[in-house]
Amino acid sequence: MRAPSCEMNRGLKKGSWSLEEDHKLISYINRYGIWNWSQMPKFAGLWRSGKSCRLRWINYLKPNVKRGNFSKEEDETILHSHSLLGNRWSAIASKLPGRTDNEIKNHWHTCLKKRATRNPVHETTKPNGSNISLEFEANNVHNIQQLVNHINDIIPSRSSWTYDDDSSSSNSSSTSTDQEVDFKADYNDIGSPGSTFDDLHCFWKQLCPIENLELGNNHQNLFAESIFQESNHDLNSFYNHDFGI
DNA sequence: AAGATTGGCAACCGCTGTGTC
DNA sequence: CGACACAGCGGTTGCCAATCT
Repeated sequence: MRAPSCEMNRGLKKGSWSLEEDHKLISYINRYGIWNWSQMPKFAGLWRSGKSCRLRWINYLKPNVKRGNFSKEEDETILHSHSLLGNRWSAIASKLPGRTDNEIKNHWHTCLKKRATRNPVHETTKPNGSNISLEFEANNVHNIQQLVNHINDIIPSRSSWTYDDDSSSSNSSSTSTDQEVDFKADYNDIGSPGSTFDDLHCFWKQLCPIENLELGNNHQNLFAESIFQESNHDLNSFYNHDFGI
Protein backbone atom coordinates (compact mmCIF):
# COMPACT_ATOMS: atom_id res chain seq x y z
CA MET A 1 0.00 0.00 0.00
CA ARG A 2 2.67 2.41 -0.81
CA ALA A 3 2.76 4.16 -4.09
CA PRO A 4 -0.39 4.17 -6.18
CA SER A 5 -0.71 1.09 -8.29
CA CYS A 6 -0.50 3.11 -11.48
CA GLU A 7 2.95 4.32 -10.60
CA MET A 8 5.54 2.86 -12.90
CA ASN A 9 9.28 2.82 -12.63
CA ARG A 10 11.32 1.58 -15.52
CA GLY A 11 8.32 -0.36 -16.65
CA LEU A 12 7.93 -2.10 -13.33
CA LYS A 13 4.77 -1.77 -11.37
CA LYS A 14 4.87 -0.74 -7.72
CA GLY A 15 2.40 -0.48 -4.93
CA SER A 16 -0.37 -2.80 -3.94
CA TRP A 17 -0.77 -6.12 -5.59
CA SER A 18 -3.94 -6.81 -7.52
CA LEU A 19 -5.84 -10.07 -7.34
CA GLU A 20 -4.80 -10.83 -10.88
CA GLU A 21 -1.15 -10.44 -9.98
CA ASP A 22 -1.61 -12.67 -6.96
CA HIS A 23 -3.20 -15.27 -9.19
CA LYS A 24 -0.35 -15.10 -11.64
CA LEU A 25 2.30 -15.46 -8.97
CA ILE A 26 0.57 -18.29 -7.15
CA SER A 27 -0.13 -20.04 -10.39
CA TYR A 28 3.43 -19.71 -11.63
CA ILE A 29 5.01 -20.88 -8.39
CA ASN A 30 2.53 -23.69 -8.20
CA ARG A 31 3.52 -24.87 -11.63
CA TYR A 32 7.24 -24.22 -11.78
CA GLY A 33 8.34 -23.66 -8.22
CA ILE A 34 10.75 -20.98 -7.05
CA TRP A 35 13.89 -21.02 -9.14
CA ASN A 36 15.07 -17.44 -9.61
CA TRP A 37 13.22 -14.47 -8.16
CA SER A 38 14.71 -11.96 -10.56
CA GLN A 39 13.72 -13.95 -13.65
CA MET A 40 10.41 -15.29 -12.46
CA PRO A 41 8.26 -12.17 -12.86
CA LYS A 42 9.08 -12.01 -16.54
CA PHE A 43 8.04 -15.60 -17.14
CA ALA A 44 5.04 -15.27 -14.87
CA GLY A 45 3.81 -12.29 -16.84
CA LEU A 46 4.28 -9.87 -13.98
CA TRP A 47 5.60 -6.35 -14.28
CA ARG A 48 7.18 -6.56 -10.87
CA SER A 49 10.69 -6.78 -9.56
CA GLY A 50 11.86 -10.11 -8.28
CA LYS A 51 12.20 -8.59 -4.89
CA SER A 52 8.62 -7.48 -4.92
CA CYS A 53 7.44 -10.94 -5.95
CA ARG A 54 9.54 -12.59 -3.29
CA LEU A 55 8.19 -10.29 -0.62
CA ARG A 56 4.62 -10.74 -1.74
CA TRP A 57 4.98 -14.50 -1.71
CA ILE A 58 6.78 -14.77 1.61
CA ASN A 59 4.70 -12.25 3.50
CA TYR A 60 1.29 -12.82 2.03
CA LEU A 61 0.70 -15.57 -0.49
CA LYS A 62 2.63 -18.44 0.99
CA PRO A 63 0.00 -20.89 2.22
CA ASN A 64 1.29 -21.34 5.74
CA VAL A 65 1.58 -17.67 6.53
CA LYS A 66 -0.22 -17.06 9.77
CA ARG A 67 -2.12 -13.82 9.85
CA GLY A 68 -4.22 -11.94 12.30
CA ASN A 69 -3.88 -11.14 15.95
CA PHE A 70 -0.84 -12.19 17.91
CA SER A 71 -1.51 -14.38 20.89
CA LYS A 72 -0.30 -13.45 24.33
CA GLU A 73 2.32 -16.18 24.13
CA GLU A 74 3.49 -14.95 20.77
CA ASP A 75 3.85 -11.47 22.21
CA GLU A 76 5.85 -12.85 25.11
CA THR A 77 8.05 -14.79 22.74
CA ILE A 78 8.70 -11.71 20.67
CA LEU A 79 9.41 -9.57 23.70
CA HIS A 80 11.75 -12.13 25.15
CA SER A 81 13.48 -12.83 21.85
CA HIS A 82 13.89 -9.16 21.17
CA SER A 83 15.48 -8.67 24.56
CA LEU A 84 18.01 -11.31 23.59
CA LEU A 85 18.43 -10.77 19.86
CA GLY A 86 17.57 -7.15 19.29
CA ASN A 87 16.12 -6.22 15.90
CA ARG A 88 16.97 -9.52 14.30
CA TRP A 89 13.46 -10.01 13.02
CA SER A 90 14.13 -13.06 10.92
CA ALA A 91 15.68 -14.82 13.90
CA ILE A 92 12.70 -13.87 16.03
CA ALA A 93 10.34 -14.99 13.28
CA SER A 94 11.98 -18.40 13.23
CA LYS A 95 10.67 -18.92 16.75
CA LEU A 96 7.11 -18.23 15.66
CA PRO A 97 6.03 -20.67 12.97
CA GLY A 98 3.90 -19.03 10.33
CA ARG A 99 4.80 -15.50 11.29
CA THR A 100 6.93 -13.45 8.95
CA ASP A 101 9.74 -11.15 9.95
CA ASN A 102 7.88 -8.27 8.37
CA GLU A 103 4.76 -8.92 10.36
CA ILE A 104 6.68 -9.29 13.59
CA LYS A 105 8.59 -6.12 12.87
CA ASN A 106 5.34 -4.24 12.22
CA HIS A 107 3.79 -5.68 15.34
CA TRP A 108 6.81 -4.67 17.37
CA HIS A 109 6.74 -1.09 16.15
CA THR A 110 3.00 -0.71 16.54
CA CYS A 111 2.31 -2.57 19.78
CA LEU A 112 5.16 -4.20 21.60
CA LYS A 113 7.72 -1.44 21.55
CA LYS A 114 5.73 0.63 24.02
CA ARG A 115 5.07 -2.41 26.13
CA ALA A 116 8.73 -3.30 26.20
CA THR A 117 9.59 0.20 27.29
CA ARG A 118 7.04 0.11 30.07
CA ASN A 119 7.69 -3.47 31.20
CA PRO A 120 11.13 -4.65 30.20
CA VAL A 121 11.18 -8.41 29.71
CA HIS A 122 13.31 -10.33 32.12
CA GLU A 123 14.47 -13.90 32.01
CA THR A 124 11.85 -15.26 34.37
CA THR A 125 9.08 -14.37 32.00
CA LYS A 126 10.47 -16.62 29.33
CA PRO A 127 7.67 -18.80 28.05
CA ASN A 128 8.52 -22.44 27.75
CA GLY A 129 8.34 -24.26 24.48
CA SER A 130 5.50 -26.53 25.37
CA ASN A 131 3.23 -23.65 26.18
CA ILE A 132 4.02 -22.06 22.88
CA SER A 133 3.24 -25.31 21.12
CA LEU A 134 -0.04 -25.67 22.93
CA GLU A 135 -0.99 -22.15 22.09
CA PHE A 136 -0.01 -22.65 18.51
CA GLU A 137 -2.00 -25.82 18.37
CA ALA A 138 -4.98 -24.04 19.85
CA ASN A 139 -4.66 -21.41 17.18
CA ASN A 140 -4.93 -23.92 14.37
CA VAL A 141 -8.60 -23.37 13.92
CA HIS A 142 -7.98 -19.69 13.66
CA ASN A 143 -5.17 -20.32 11.18
CA ILE A 144 -7.39 -22.40 8.99
CA GLN A 145 -10.10 -19.79 9.02
CA GLN A 146 -7.50 -17.25 7.97
CA LEU A 147 -6.37 -19.44 5.12
CA VAL A 148 -9.94 -19.83 3.99
CA ASN A 149 -10.51 -16.11 4.31
CA HIS A 150 -7.51 -15.48 2.13
CA ILE A 151 -8.74 -17.86 -0.51
CA ASN A 152 -12.08 -16.09 -0.38
CA ASP A 153 -10.19 -12.89 -0.93
CA ILE A 154 -8.21 -14.03 -3.93
CA ILE A 155 -11.11 -15.87 -5.49
CA PRO A 156 -13.81 -13.24 -5.28
CA SER A 157 -16.17 -14.89 -7.70
CA ARG A 158 -16.59 -17.80 -5.40
CA SER A 159 -19.13 -17.75 -2.64
CA SER A 160 -17.50 -17.53 0.75
CA TRP A 161 -16.46 -20.59 2.60
CA THR A 162 -16.59 -20.84 6.32
CA TYR A 163 -14.80 -22.81 8.87
CA ASP A 164 -16.85 -23.94 11.78
CA ASP A 165 -14.74 -22.88 14.71
CA ASP A 166 -16.73 -24.09 17.66
CA SER A 167 -17.64 -27.74 18.03
CA SER A 168 -15.90 -29.05 14.97
CA SER A 169 -12.78 -27.13 15.72
CA SER A 170 -11.84 -28.89 18.87
CA ASN A 171 -13.03 -32.09 17.40
CA SER A 172 -11.09 -31.83 14.18
CA SER A 173 -8.12 -30.40 15.97
CA SER A 174 -7.79 -33.26 18.36
CA THR A 175 -8.69 -35.97 15.92
CA SER A 176 -6.39 -34.73 13.24
CA THR A 177 -3.56 -34.62 15.69
CA ASP A 178 -4.02 -38.14 16.86
CA GLN A 179 -5.31 -39.94 13.89
CA GLU A 180 -4.38 -40.44 10.34
CA VAL A 181 -6.08 -38.05 8.06
CA ASP A 182 -8.35 -39.74 5.62
CA PHE A 183 -6.56 -39.33 2.35
CA LYS A 184 -9.32 -41.05 0.47
CA ALA A 185 -11.43 -37.94 0.34
CA ASP A 186 -12.71 -36.92 -2.99
CA TYR A 187 -10.08 -34.49 -4.17
CA ASN A 188 -12.06 -33.63 -7.20
CA ASP A 189 -14.55 -31.87 -5.04
CA ILE A 190 -12.23 -29.01 -4.30
CA GLY A 191 -14.94 -26.53 -5.01
CA SER A 192 -16.38 -27.38 -1.64
CA PRO A 193 -13.65 -27.47 0.93
CA GLY A 194 -16.25 -27.81 3.63
CA SER A 195 -15.68 -27.30 7.28
CA THR A 196 -13.31 -29.99 8.44
CA PHE A 197 -9.58 -30.21 8.55
CA ASP A 198 -9.74 -33.06 6.13
CA ASP A 199 -11.70 -31.00 3.66
CA LEU A 200 -9.29 -28.14 3.93
CA HIS A 201 -6.41 -30.53 3.80
CA CYS A 202 -7.70 -31.78 0.48
CA PHE A 203 -8.16 -28.26 -0.69
CA TRP A 204 -4.65 -27.15 0.16
CA LYS A 205 -3.23 -30.32 -1.15
CA GLN A 206 -4.35 -29.26 -4.56
CA LEU A 207 -3.84 -25.58 -4.20
CA CYS A 208 -0.27 -25.70 -3.00
CA PRO A 209 1.61 -28.68 -4.33
CA ILE A 210 5.00 -27.02 -4.05
CA GLU A 211 7.15 -24.97 -1.74
CA ASN A 212 8.84 -26.14 1.38
CA LEU A 213 6.35 -25.25 4.01
CA GLU A 214 7.86 -24.43 7.35
CA LEU A 215 5.02 -25.73 9.41
CA GLY A 216 5.09 -26.13 13.10
CA ASN A 217 2.18 -28.33 13.97
CA ASN A 218 0.74 -31.66 13.13
CA HIS A 219 -2.16 -30.55 10.99
CA GLN A 220 -0.15 -28.30 8.83
CA ASN A 221 2.59 -30.88 8.60
CA LEU A 222 -0.02 -33.20 7.25
CA PHE A 223 -0.92 -30.52 4.77
CA ALA A 224 2.69 -30.11 3.80
CA GLU A 225 3.26 -33.81 3.54
CA SER A 226 0.37 -34.24 1.22
CA ILE A 227 1.37 -31.14 -0.67
CA PHE A 228 4.75 -32.63 -1.45
CA GLN A 229 3.25 -35.90 -2.51
CA GLU A 230 0.77 -34.55 -4.97
CA SER A 231 2.12 -32.10 -7.47
CA ASN A 232 0.17 -32.92 -10.57
CA HIS A 233 -2.48 -30.31 -10.20
CA ASP A 234 -2.29 -27.12 -12.09
CA LEU A 235 -3.58 -24.02 -10.40
CA ASN A 236 -4.53 -22.35 -13.63
CA SER A 237 -6.87 -25.08 -14.61
CA PHE A 238 -7.97 -25.22 -11.03
CA TYR A 239 -8.99 -21.59 -11.19
CA ASN A 240 -10.33 -21.82 -14.70
CA HIS A 241 -12.35 -24.96 -14.30
CA ASP A 242 -13.38 -24.86 -10.72
CA PHE A 243 -13.86 -21.19 -10.19
CA GLY A 244 -14.49 -19.88 -13.64
CA ILE A 245 -11.81 -17.22 -13.42
C1' DA B 1 -20.67 15.88 10.53
C1' DA B 2 -16.16 16.98 9.27
C1' DG B 3 -11.42 17.62 9.68
C1' DA B 4 -7.22 16.16 12.25
C1' DT B 5 -4.64 12.73 14.32
C1' DT B 6 -3.09 8.15 15.15
C1' DG B 7 -2.34 3.22 14.43
C1' DG B 8 -1.72 -0.70 11.50
C1' DC B 9 0.52 -2.77 7.96
C1' DA B 10 1.84 -3.75 3.00
C1' DA B 11 5.47 -2.72 0.34
C1' DC B 12 9.78 -0.34 -1.11
C1' DC B 13 14.72 0.74 -0.56
C1' DG B 14 19.35 0.05 0.42
C1' DC B 15 22.67 -2.71 2.43
C1' DT B 16 24.88 -7.15 3.46
C1' DG B 17 25.80 -12.08 2.95
C1' DT B 18 26.56 -15.90 -0.01
C1' DG B 19 27.45 -18.46 -4.08
C1' DT B 20 29.43 -18.77 -8.67
C1' DC B 21 32.57 -17.84 -12.27
C1' DC C 1 40.97 -12.84 -5.41
C1' DG C 2 37.68 -9.79 -7.47
C1' DA C 3 33.40 -9.10 -9.91
C1' DC C 4 28.91 -10.11 -10.40
C1' DA C 5 24.22 -11.85 -9.43
C1' DC C 6 20.94 -13.18 -6.38
C1' DA C 7 18.67 -13.82 -1.85
C1' DG C 8 17.70 -12.13 2.47
C1' DC C 9 17.41 -8.70 6.11
C1' DG C 10 16.18 -4.50 8.58
C1' DG C 11 14.77 0.32 8.23
C1' DT C 12 11.54 3.19 6.43
C1' DT C 13 7.66 5.04 3.86
C1' DG C 14 3.07 6.16 2.92
C1' DC C 15 -1.75 4.65 2.26
C1' DC C 16 -5.93 3.52 4.55
C1' DA C 17 -9.05 2.99 8.32
C1' DA C 18 -10.20 3.93 12.94
C1' DT C 19 -10.43 7.14 16.48
C1' DC C 20 -10.43 11.60 18.39
C1' DT C 21 -11.61 16.51 18.71
